[in-house]
Amino acid sequence: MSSQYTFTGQFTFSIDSKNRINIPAPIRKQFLTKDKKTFVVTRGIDRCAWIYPMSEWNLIQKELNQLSSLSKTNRIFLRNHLRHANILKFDSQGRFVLPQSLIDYTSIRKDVTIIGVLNKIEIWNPNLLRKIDQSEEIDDQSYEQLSERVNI
Amino acid sequence: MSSQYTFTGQFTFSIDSKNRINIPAPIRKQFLTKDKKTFVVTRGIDRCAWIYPMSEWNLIQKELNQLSSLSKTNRIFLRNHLRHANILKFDSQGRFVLPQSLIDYTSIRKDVTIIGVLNKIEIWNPNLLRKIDQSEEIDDQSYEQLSERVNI
DNA sequence: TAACATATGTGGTTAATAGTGGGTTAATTT
DNA sequence: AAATTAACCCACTATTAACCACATATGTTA
Repeated sequence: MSSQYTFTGQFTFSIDSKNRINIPAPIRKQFLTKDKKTFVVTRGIDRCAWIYPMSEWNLIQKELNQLSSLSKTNRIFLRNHLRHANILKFDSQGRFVLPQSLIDYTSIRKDVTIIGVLNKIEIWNPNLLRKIDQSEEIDDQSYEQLSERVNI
Repeated sequence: MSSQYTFTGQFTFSIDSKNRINIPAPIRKQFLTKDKKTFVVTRGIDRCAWIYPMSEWNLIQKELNQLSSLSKTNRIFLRNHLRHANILKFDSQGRFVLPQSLIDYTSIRKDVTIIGVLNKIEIWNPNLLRKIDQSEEIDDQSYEQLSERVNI
């Protein structure tokens, strides 16, 4: 079963003294009622945090369930992805508190950039995102490979 | 029949003078009423202790029953996992006492890190977990292999 | 275009919960 | 019987989550 979400857009907000971050209204509005404002934040690759609406996360969990912990690679992978995953809800104002471990990981300080990436939302330190944007370009060969899988 | 539990998150607490360890509230809340606060602690692979809610343990036992003791690996595996398995309950404050044999095995002293890993909970000496985290990285090839099974 | 209404981002306060410590009695074990 | 262990209870404190409040921005209507 495929994703029901298609988040887009970029927003920059501030994180307050209680580590609360506001979910941009356009993104918040997309949350399906069945997810009841519940979502999962976890470590992303590239020093950002990933947010999945609960129903999306459930799909991922199903796949993770197939991996046996007797395999070493699986064990490490499962541990490191699951232990940083926090199930959260956003409050009546549409905010959530970012766990300290993820603040450290993303080195978020005062400002936060939130971007929609299809079925997930990414939370960034604005400076880091800018840096990555400049340094990491996709070479032609990789684009060729992508072209075989994605018809854009 | 597949798992009914999906534990996540990481928590660091202290173990008290009576060897009691607090189960983090988010994890505790997930315990189904049918399990009545009952669970099994046993040796994990990698110098940690594994906790399974009782109903999960029953599922595992069924699988273990499939393993013939004619195989040496099976024999050792079964022995080590079963003889260190203790059936426990947590008290009215949500704590349990970690058996001495597992304290020794995990070399837990003052602090404990508890992490949720899908159908089980892992109990760690924080320093050991940190060490593993740094030393055992997943190489690119393994990630590629995983990517074919898990769409994250 | 001005006035009004609604929505959105941000800040602080209070009330509930969670983690921790210890004590008392009951049950085992030695 | 003494000693150790387990179950149960009570209590303190720090953290967290629910609640209220407000200003700016956005949109709508007269």
